[in-house]
Amino acid sequence: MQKELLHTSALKATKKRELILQIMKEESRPMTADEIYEKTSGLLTMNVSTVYRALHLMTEKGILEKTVRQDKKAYYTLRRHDHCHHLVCTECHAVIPIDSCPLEELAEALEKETGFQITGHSLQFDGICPVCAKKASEQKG
Amino acid sequence: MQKELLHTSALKATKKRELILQIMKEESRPMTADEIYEKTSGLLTMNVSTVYRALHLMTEKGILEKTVRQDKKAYYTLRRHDHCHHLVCTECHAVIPIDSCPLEELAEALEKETGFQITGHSLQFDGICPVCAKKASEQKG
DNA sequence: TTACATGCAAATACTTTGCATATAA
DNA sequence: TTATATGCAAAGTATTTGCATGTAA
Repeated sequence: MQKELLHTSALKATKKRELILQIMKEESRPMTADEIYEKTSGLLTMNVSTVYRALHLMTEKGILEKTVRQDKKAYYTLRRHDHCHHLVCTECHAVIPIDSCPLEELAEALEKETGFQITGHSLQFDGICPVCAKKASEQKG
Repeated sequence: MQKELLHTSALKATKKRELILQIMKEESRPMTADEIYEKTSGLLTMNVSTVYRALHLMTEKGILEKTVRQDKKAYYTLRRHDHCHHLVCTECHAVIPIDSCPLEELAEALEKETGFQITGHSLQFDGICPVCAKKASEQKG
């Protein structure tokens, strides 16, 4: 339950925060502050800054994971133990989760090699999904 | 020479563009528009928007490579055939290039699996470099 | 000469922040 | 009751753009 999740992190369990978490759980994909904000409309009235503040705090507490993509927007996901990366269509922005992550291994090697204490990594593949590729070829011919 | 590089890409070889390329060659590390702009001061007077426009055009022509990092800034590097990724200190922003890239292989597998036509990927490791780690522990006691 | 480059200021887009008010604990 | 959450408007930051002028080819 969302309420417990918030309390455990010493955050007050407000209806707005619970709704944000519920939306993120239902969508279960990386979302921007604005996407979440849009989804709240009709359910609860809240200001965008409330969404931003909630996301920031929850990220700080480790409830969420934040990643900045090449479009310069911050994407948030519920933090899971089995973290994964994404394949993103540059046309329609479709997102496909990638289960395999070959980077933990590389990270360890790098720590030994450089003396860095590695705290995280970001990875994203960009490409064109089959649907958009088809559309593009139809337009040409 | 920078002049040829620009001409080959059908860009006029202005002194400002040549200077930008020269700076990037000398620094040979990923730089933001603003960092480049700072480096030009004293050498040539130019507006920040000139830097932004030059970087944008040169990226479009394939002379540069652009990557958006977690700090939401765009970093540019001279494009090389042997592309590589970076390990970045979250404290002092030191950058260590990583030679190995395990992703081409994964990208191919993903193309087969998802039907995406993969056009690129971005990868960055974040961590704390030995120098900053030492400073931090000294401050504690 | 002429298409392209540049300066300048204003506009954008996403995000953060100060302050007064409201609410969970 | 009291620390924390929220709304609102204003500010911040990186970047883009329109238009008049300047310059490489």
